[in-house]
Amino acid sequence: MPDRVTIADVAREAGVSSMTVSRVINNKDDVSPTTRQRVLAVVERLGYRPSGIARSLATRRTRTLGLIVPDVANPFFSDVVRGVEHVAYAQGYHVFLCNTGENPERELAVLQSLEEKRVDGLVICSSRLEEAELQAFVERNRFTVLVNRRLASDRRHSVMVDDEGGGRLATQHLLATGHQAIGFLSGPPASHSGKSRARGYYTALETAGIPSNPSWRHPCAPDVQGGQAATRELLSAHPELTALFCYNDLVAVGALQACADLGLDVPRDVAIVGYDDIPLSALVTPPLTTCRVARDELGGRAVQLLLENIDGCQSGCEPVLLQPALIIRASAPGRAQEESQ
Amino acid sequence: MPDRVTIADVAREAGVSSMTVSRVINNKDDVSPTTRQRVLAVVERLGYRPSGIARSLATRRTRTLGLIVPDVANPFFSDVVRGVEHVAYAQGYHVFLCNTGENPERELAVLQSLEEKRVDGLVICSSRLEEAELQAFVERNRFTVLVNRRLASDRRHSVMVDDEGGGRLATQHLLATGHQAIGFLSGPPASHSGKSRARGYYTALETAGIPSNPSWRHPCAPDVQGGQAATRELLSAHPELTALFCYNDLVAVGALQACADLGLDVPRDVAIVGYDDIPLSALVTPPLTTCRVARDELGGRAVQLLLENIDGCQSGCEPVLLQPALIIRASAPGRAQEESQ
DNA sequence: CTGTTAGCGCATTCAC
DNA sequence: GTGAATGCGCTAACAG
Repeated sequence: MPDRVTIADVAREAGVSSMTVSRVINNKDDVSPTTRQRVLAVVERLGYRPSGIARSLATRRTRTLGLIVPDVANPFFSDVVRGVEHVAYAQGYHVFLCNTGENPERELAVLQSLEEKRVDGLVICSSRLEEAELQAFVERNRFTVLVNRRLASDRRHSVMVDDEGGGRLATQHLLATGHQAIGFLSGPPASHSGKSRARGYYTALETAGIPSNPSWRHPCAPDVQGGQAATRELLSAHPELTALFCYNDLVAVGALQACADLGLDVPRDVAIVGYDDIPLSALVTPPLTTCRVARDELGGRAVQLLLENIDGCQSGCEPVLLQPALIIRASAPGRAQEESQ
Repeated sequence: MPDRVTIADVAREAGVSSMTVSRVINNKDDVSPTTRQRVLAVVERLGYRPSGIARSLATRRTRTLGLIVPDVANPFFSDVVRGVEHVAYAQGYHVFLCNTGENPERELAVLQSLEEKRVDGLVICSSRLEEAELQAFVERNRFTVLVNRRLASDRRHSVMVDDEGGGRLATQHLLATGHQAIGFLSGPPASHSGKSRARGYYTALETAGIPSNPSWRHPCAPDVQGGQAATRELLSAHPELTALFCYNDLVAVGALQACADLGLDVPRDVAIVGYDDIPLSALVTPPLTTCRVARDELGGRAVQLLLENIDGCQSGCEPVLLQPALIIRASAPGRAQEESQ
């Protein structure tokens, strides 16, 4: 492969200094139109592509962001990733995508490697790191935005879903449609969003004057199998339950399957509410009632906040709290649908 | 933010030259154990992180790959992305993720920007570029691997699914279970994999001695709505059809819904076969018979091939052709299941 | 085993 | 408007 053409090659061919070429490719306005045209022609003819590496070394900016997610193949995060990439690209940034597989050690390793890549900023989704570790990192590198996680010391750099509100919304819907014994499949014990949703769940019960039973809450892996297993256990231990609020839609699908296995009709015997509104939830039978989270927006807003921070944070720079919306489908119908059955 | 600590800082503190520090952090073996320990201690104390940018400029390698997909949020590609990231990371590479939204202009722009990032190699999935454009790029930059696309001039740099084989497999299954009038929802007209599957479909019909009817093939958008709309049109125009082979699982789900709308039972009135075996396909009602494609592996193999190319391509460097596997579920049951109904 | 010299390809800061 | 000198932080190729 022949050596890449450099700014010096272009300069020589165009009969100018490399400084002038630099001005042209950076769209500085203090270059005469004729010179500019001449340089541009040579750039075109030689197929010159400025080296982002050399530029970054000189300017100390890479126009590169890091994005850390537990798993891109999880439909929740793949949407977040899309939102991040979209906004970043529109602003001229590229993004390094890193999976952690929910593994804190890997997350730490990734953080370090991204530091070496000299990314201008970082979006970390659902970090599994300890508060102290995360805090230490954020302090060393101010340009970090957390998605679905916040630091006690600093909430300015977070983009969150109001999971407590979502938990309340879901639970209130079940209460309003006549349920009293409502189970909660709460997801991974370490999950911060799971804890928030639990708060919403308990708050709703309390407000309604329903005594909450701690053993109605059951943790589970955040996937279909997890939901299926947990539902089987929870329902056999607590046959009094008439409704389940699930950590996410995959768990809810698992619950659906477990109910089918147990010969229970959804929603007649057990009503089910999911969380996230991934595409799947409208397509299973029955379609899932769920809390819709704007995942693209979550990613997009995270990048916006990040870039505001990077660019000086004059205005805005406010933390973001997105509200989930209740989407009512057949797995936990509203009053009207219920009557029409 | 204080200035980052550089190799010179470490060298000064450790009382050695920066060359020695360089050797230590690169694990060269010609450094005395004592010196190494001393340097390492300083590195640790100062929290030194070598600049990948400066390294890249000096070594002309970035240990960075570009990955271009139409859409990360598409479950097919999100799995491919995971496979790519996993293998790349294991080999010490980072990956820039870029979405094109199926837009060729954007794809071209992304290609250029990735060139400026000086990525060591590129994985391009389902490129929508013209043969000539793609070829020109590949020639300029040898380190490119195509997923699900190949160049007439050069098949060595492709990782493909045997879509013709998959189309044959699916169609043969339907033929073997008694269907003769089999429709084909063929996806986007421009799709290369759609064309390959069509070849398999026609081959299977021909081999079975069934006259194929060109109007049984109907293009569609590669998503649920596309499948739904196309099914409605195709089945109303051709009520003689007793089976549908679908471009992918999302299209098949759309077909499922259209059948439900039309009051047709699946599989009794119409049997349906999808493609890809995304997680969704096992969860809809009825579960989909489909051709499973190992998507993680597709991504992983692409990176392997790419790195083999980069590292000199002594051995191996063979093109890859992955075989899909027929997964039989209720939407198009096999003989045994059919009888037991 | 360790240090010196040079340069990777650009942009910044000054001159002119 | 344009150019020359200098440095970004690191490693390659030598020399010792």
